[in-house]
Amino acid sequence: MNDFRNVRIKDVAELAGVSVATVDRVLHKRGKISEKALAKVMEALEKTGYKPNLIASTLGSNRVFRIAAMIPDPALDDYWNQSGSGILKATEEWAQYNVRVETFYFNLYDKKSFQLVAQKVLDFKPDSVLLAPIQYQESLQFFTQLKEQGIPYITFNTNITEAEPLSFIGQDLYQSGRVGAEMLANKLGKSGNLLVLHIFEENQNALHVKEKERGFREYFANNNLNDFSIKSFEFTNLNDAGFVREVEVLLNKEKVDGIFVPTSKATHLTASVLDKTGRKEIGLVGYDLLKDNIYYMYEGVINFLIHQNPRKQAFKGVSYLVNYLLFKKQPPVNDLFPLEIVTRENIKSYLHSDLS
Amino acid sequence: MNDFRNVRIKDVAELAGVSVATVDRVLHKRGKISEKALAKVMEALEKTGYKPNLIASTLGSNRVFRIAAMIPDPALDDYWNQSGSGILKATEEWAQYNVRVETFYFNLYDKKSFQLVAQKVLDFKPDSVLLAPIQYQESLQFFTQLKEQGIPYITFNTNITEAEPLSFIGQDLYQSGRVGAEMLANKLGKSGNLLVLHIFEENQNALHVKEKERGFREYFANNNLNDFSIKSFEFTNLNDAGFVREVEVLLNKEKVDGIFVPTSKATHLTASVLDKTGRKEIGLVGYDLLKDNIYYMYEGVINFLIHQNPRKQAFKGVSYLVNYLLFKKQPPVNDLFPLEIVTRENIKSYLHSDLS
DNA sequence: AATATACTTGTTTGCGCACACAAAGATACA
DNA sequence: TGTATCTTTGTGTGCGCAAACAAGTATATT
Repeated sequence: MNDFRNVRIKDVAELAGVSVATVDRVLHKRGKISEKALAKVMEALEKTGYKPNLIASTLGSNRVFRIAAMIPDPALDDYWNQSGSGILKATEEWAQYNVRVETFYFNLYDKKSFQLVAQKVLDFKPDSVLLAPIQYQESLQFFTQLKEQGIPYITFNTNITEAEPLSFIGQDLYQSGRVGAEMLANKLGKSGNLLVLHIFEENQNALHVKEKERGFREYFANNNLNDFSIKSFEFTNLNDAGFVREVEVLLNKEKVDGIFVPTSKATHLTASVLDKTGRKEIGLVGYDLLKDNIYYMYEGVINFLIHQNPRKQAFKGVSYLVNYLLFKKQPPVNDLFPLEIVTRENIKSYLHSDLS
Repeated sequence: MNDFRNVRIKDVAELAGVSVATVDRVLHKRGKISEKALAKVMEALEKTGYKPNLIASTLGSNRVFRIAAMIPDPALDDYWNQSGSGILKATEEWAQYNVRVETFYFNLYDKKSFQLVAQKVLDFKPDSVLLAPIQYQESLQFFTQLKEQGIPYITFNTNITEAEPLSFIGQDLYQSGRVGAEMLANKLGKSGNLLVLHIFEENQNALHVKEKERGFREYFANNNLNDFSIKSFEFTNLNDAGFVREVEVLLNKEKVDGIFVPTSKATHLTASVLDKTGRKEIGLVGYDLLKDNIYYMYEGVINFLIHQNPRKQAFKGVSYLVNYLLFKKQPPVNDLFPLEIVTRENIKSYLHSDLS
């Protein structure tokens, strides 16, 4: 095709023998068009390989887009703090394009809070929504409302298939459990006593964690590593201190060679116990580059961290929405991140490198 | 937040009591301006906090930017094929912004070829250049010419500090060697006989590889893992078949528990030997997700791959240049990628996930 | 004082698109 | 046959800026 100049709407219009407005109508599916004109335009579009000039497009439609991002309160968990920072980064990145992002926080453990904030989001009248749907039922209800109002939304972190979002951004939980298993098996050799530890939560996180554990267990089963024993402990309704206490008690009773902790917070809580009791020989695999986890990795208490990259998840969520709103670019239905293995030797390279 | 409309040049001009052209002259330091007008405009700029609208700016200037990308011939090595694919992706991505990327290939092993192609690049009169500076001396010479002509350039893959590029994109080689060591140590426990294998090349790659090896060795030294023996074998002037033969001979002579192969091509060549001779018990750590490497990883011959992400390196290189040219956005001086550890359990997640 | 010359400032067009607005064509109905 | 109504198509303006072009104002020269 013509390498020198990009095809413009005007060129397409001329080739099709219609006016630019008609082409515009076809492109944006607005207004009514005769069969004949439609056919001609479609053919011309095809022939020329027309690609809209996004620069001109955003300039021309002098519109401001509003995006609402809804995540758990970062103050309660460093994990969500990272998500928040990803949203912020994206906000700055897209400010040029007349995109305004408003972030709404809900209490991770409080369904009422979720509903309250969801209402606030609706009142904000966003053009689209980014959401970490931690609360299952409440989220579904919210999605219904969004659908009714024709507001597109993207979910991340927690997958709710019935949600039918524009896109889901996250990880393959099952497979991430397998990776955790692989790391421990690799370290321990042919046999060992393994523990899976976490705090039960009354929300979608429960399923989240279950999937990881399933992957973890199946790895050993599939590879005929029958000399490993795996015990799971799920503590219910515990605060951080309580969890730490229980783990301490547990480690005194059980003979343990390796521990898999499928949540980021429980990872450093568990690490603190191993550190305090000087049990560095126990292999520990956990999740995410939280400040405390990084510390314990440098200390040699945590052996492997699986990086879920919450910052990037949120960043991409916003970016996908912007691209969808501005450029009509369809995001992938599922964007499953690589299962990044972080160790003492490569952790710095992860901390330095930014998003992207 | 700022609900008001953004400040335009026109607004600044009105406030300063001059025409838009005068403001434009101040902003771009072009043409001559009276002291008085300058002062007024500066004050108005200050007061309004004017920020140029880059979207409108690029549209208005309607300039076509030309980027030259210079990499080794992809036909000779699958690694560079991936770089090429990254460039292609970026080319498509930025086509609508009036950016034209022309890719130039040189022969990895031929200095004359490099110089020839470098001249071609200069003749192309690019606005900026992306380059993998494999040939040390020749590259420096080329950079001097680029500097003389005021053409900004970004390097990737191979770092030449004296090059003083706008940005370097790649990995921390030393640290990547350490990661390789960590993986092997983790697998083998407290002792073992280790090999480092590669083909000597008469270019900057030689240093490249040396850095990795240095990291590899220092890991064991720093961690007092003195029961590991490490032997290096660097084959000179060998083709692929020759390398395979040498490795075969070597493995018959030596008692080997683990092998570190610091280049992507030598990785699958070595793997082919282990596969053929049924030596799967030997731990193998290599580089990159080349087709052959992926195969041998699934086969269980390769245990760990360190992902250098050549595709993403090239993609980002072009993207940085575009942002610099179009939006005056300064790229980071060093963009060192995470040292990604790929195993049988997470390799799929890397293959699925695209750039980003 | 008239004209040339440098210096400074202002006006206008177009980039490619979105969208409001206007016009033309088709159909129905009296 | 004329008018109302609906359907389809076309024209024009503005988004914010870059840059070509035009014009104005001092200063020097004859």
